[in-house]
Amino acid sequence: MYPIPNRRSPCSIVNRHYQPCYEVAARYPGPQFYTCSYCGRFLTRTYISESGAIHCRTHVVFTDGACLNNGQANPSAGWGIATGASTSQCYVSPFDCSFGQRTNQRAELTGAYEGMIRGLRDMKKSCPHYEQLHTDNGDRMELLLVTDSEYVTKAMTEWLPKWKANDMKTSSGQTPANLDIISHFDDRVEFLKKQDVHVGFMHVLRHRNELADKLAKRAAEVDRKLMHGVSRDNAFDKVIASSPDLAVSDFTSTFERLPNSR
Amino acid sequence: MYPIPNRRSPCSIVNRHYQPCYEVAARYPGPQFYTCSYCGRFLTRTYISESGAIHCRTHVVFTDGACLNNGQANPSAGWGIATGASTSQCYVSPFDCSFGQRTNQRAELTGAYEGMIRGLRDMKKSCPHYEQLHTDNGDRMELLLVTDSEYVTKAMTEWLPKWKANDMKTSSGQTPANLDIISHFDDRVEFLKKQDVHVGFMHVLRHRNELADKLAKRAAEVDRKLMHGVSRDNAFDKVIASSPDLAVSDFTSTFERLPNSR
RNA sequence: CGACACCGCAUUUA
DNA sequence: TAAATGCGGTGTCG
Repeated sequence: MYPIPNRRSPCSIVNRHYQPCYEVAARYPGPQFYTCSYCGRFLTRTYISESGAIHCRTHVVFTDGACLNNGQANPSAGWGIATGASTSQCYVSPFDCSFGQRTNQRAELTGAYEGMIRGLRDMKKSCPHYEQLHTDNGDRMELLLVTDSEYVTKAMTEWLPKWKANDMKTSSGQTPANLDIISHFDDRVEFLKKQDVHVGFMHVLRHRNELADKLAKRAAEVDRKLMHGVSRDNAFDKVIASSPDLAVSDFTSTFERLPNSR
Repeated sequence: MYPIPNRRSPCSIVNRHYQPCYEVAARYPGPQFYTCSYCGRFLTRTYISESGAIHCRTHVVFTDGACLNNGQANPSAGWGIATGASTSQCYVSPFDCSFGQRTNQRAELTGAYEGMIRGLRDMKKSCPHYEQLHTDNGDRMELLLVTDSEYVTKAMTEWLPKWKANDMKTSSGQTPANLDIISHFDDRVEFLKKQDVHVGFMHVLRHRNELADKLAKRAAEVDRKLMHGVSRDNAFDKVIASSPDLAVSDFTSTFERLPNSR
């Protein structure tokens, strides 16, 4: 499918997929998620150097979307992401109406997109342990977006290339849904790649994504309150009270300039 | 397409199609399905007599087939039919391997066929209301097979006559699929017609065939269990538990003598 | 190309 | 229990 890296390959994201180092995978089966004990950021064990030391370079962001009353009347939606273990590394946001229709899929896509934007911002902060960035391979940066949505992962890695080669039609001849978000997302990933920032996607089952799941649900509840006319401050009250240093993303400003959003 | 009956025609099945009485159709738009409040059998409002009374004579059987993993490895299939509203008027059966390849189309065809066989049996029972058969036109009997499979309906009414006139080839020159079932089915319909038992076909969309749909799905699940080596009693357990008086047809014995079955 | 089925997967909910 | 959001496929015919 995608090239098998060298045993000590310093790269773990290849063609938008996470490709663990051969030696690390042999020692630690399963997803190679790792929490930096100094800064709390989520990382992967990327490779093992000659000395035997584990080098962590790929940053991980857990992302999720939620949509209360999905498919019914009066849906409300939001997303939650976690770049690290502390609440200041968690972000929640309800949807803005400018995103158009609220559905679970649009919430999931937006969650992953915002995970990329804010994850990139966080990974540029230095860690007190290393007193440098967690990247130890020059300017190259790697960001792994974890989601429990197969839809997001496959859309961004498998389906969109096929749709492009098929006159932007799905296998059943329909125009793919949510192309506004997906295309914008795709453009951004390509743009970052040119700057040596490599974004990958990984699908996990829901119970492996608990933190982001809870954050997203809170965000959707805030959205519901806002739609019921509750003032913004009051709507966010419970979220802030339960996690005082939670980074509440007021609205997803990054996305407000999304063209053709509807 | 097919002849328009007299306004008070006592016949509603013409040339394998259901042809509602003009006056009934004017009064009750849509499919003329009707549940006898005494025996629970499904009927159609066939015609309105001089006195204004609605006469119900055509018996209706809802039929469906299901095939889990259709077109994939390890398919399992079954059919479900309903001649009336009570569970004792519902039948389910998993497929026997003697039916050859398990596909959705073979399941649909077999469901319709078995609907004819068992529907005919049930319609010969008297109704406590009429204290006679629901047929009030001498020996003539009418049985309408309802299916959500356009394939079944068209094969039995449109396509087979064309294939016969075309050296048993489809319009693309191929030999039609599932001819073993279709020909046997056709023979049976013709045979019954000579005994003044008229069988018709009606296509409805899937959501109008919910009962048979669920029965067929259960049957396919039983088939899956049997193929996984579950004992027959255990395989049927859940089906029987949820509907104690459900008429479980062990295997479709009517069909076992089907020639060239494969 | 169209139509009707039959599914499979993951998620979001009520 | 049951429904919606979305994708992928096969079975079949015209």
